[in-house]
Amino acid sequence: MRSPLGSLESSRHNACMVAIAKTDRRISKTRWQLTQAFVDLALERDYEQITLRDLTERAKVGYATFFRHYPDKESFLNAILEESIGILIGSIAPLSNQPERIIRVVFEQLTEQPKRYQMLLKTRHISHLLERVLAVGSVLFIQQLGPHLKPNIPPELAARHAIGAIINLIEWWLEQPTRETPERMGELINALIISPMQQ
Amino acid sequence: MRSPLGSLESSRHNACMVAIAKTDRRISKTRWQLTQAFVDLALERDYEQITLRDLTERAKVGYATFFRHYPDKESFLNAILEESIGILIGSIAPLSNQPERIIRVVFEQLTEQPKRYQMLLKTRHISHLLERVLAVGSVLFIQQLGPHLKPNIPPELAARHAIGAIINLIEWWLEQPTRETPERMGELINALIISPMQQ
DNA sequence: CCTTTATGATACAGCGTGTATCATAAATCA
DNA sequence: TGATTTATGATACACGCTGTATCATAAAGG
Repeated sequence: MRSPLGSLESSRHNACMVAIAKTDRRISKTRWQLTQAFVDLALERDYEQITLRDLTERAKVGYATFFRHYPDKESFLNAILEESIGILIGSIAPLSNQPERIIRVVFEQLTEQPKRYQMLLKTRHISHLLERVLAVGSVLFIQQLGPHLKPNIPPELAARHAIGAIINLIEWWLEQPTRETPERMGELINALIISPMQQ
Repeated sequence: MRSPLGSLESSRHNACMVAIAKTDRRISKTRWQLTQAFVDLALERDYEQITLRDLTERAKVGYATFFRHYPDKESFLNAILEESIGILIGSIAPLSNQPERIIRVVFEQLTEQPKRYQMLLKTRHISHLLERVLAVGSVLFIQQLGPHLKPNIPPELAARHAIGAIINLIEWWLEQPTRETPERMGELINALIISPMQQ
């Protein structure tokens, strides 16, 4: 009764908008409302300016209810990040042998929930997004491009530069009122970031 | 007596470690202590976890004294950013006709106060560092490189990519225990970022 | 329909913020 | 150096937010 589910599990839920079957519908609804409200608030003001009172009011949820799902604001943000990364990993996992398609699929995912990803990028230092994406992406990156890197570029630098620069371009892309197509972004990323480090 | 100097002026002070002659030495000392304490704290923990009580205690300054200099924590961070940007602008201004030397001089400046710049990079979303650097740098960038850009790359995208990617590399570089030389970083930035967008 | 469980509302302690005040110490200036 | 000005330290205070606890209620699942 205190907590609907252990807080350690909070990152495993709602992989899609519709909850996993076994989850109480009230839980899914509450978390969905909190998430949507947080995305909206995070795009309106800075992270520190969002109080949990604002959040729960906007989400039309009781104040105490928040703490039944997440221990604090930062854990909440982290749960959203982990969920989103899980979705991205799931969408690119089947493409590990077709690296040139990964970028396009990622941008297609971004298109489905642009505001959520804008929020994650805006709060990247609180959620430690870069570190998290590096942990997932640098292995993949070095596997695919390590053997083809120019010899005088250290692989860790290359991975950091590539992933950081791609995240920057994503942030820019999400801000544009009229966005380039995923295919075009793939070309730009290849021309500006990937090719220059290949020999 | 309430405030040593109007809060609007707080961004114009201590352009160097030694205060401008007319400034009361106590003011310089207090601000210097606060800044050093904040740099240390910001590298130890996340920005939100730094309370002004921590800060003033670490700085060995009375709690209320902080508010005589800055209205709040964010304004304080912003004053440090503006001061630092002022120093950087001052050091590269005489080189506007030698763009290839700008990168090297910037890295030499970073070397003088690495922890301060690490702090600014770690708190970039709170201080809006990227937007601030873009405001200063994109004009310079487009002046220098605009005419030589590949035709299919929008100049705003180019500026955003270049400056964002350079900031990423600076962040990486500052984290390294043994750092590449400024000259080498200039070469890397040219090879990885600048050249690929030139025609 | 009955049992289980998530929710809403409310009260509460603890803590950090920002302001106000006063005596003191240290600066400037003559 | 001495007189005046001014920044500081210490303290008290109201205010808002966090995180916890509790109880009645509503809504879910079986």
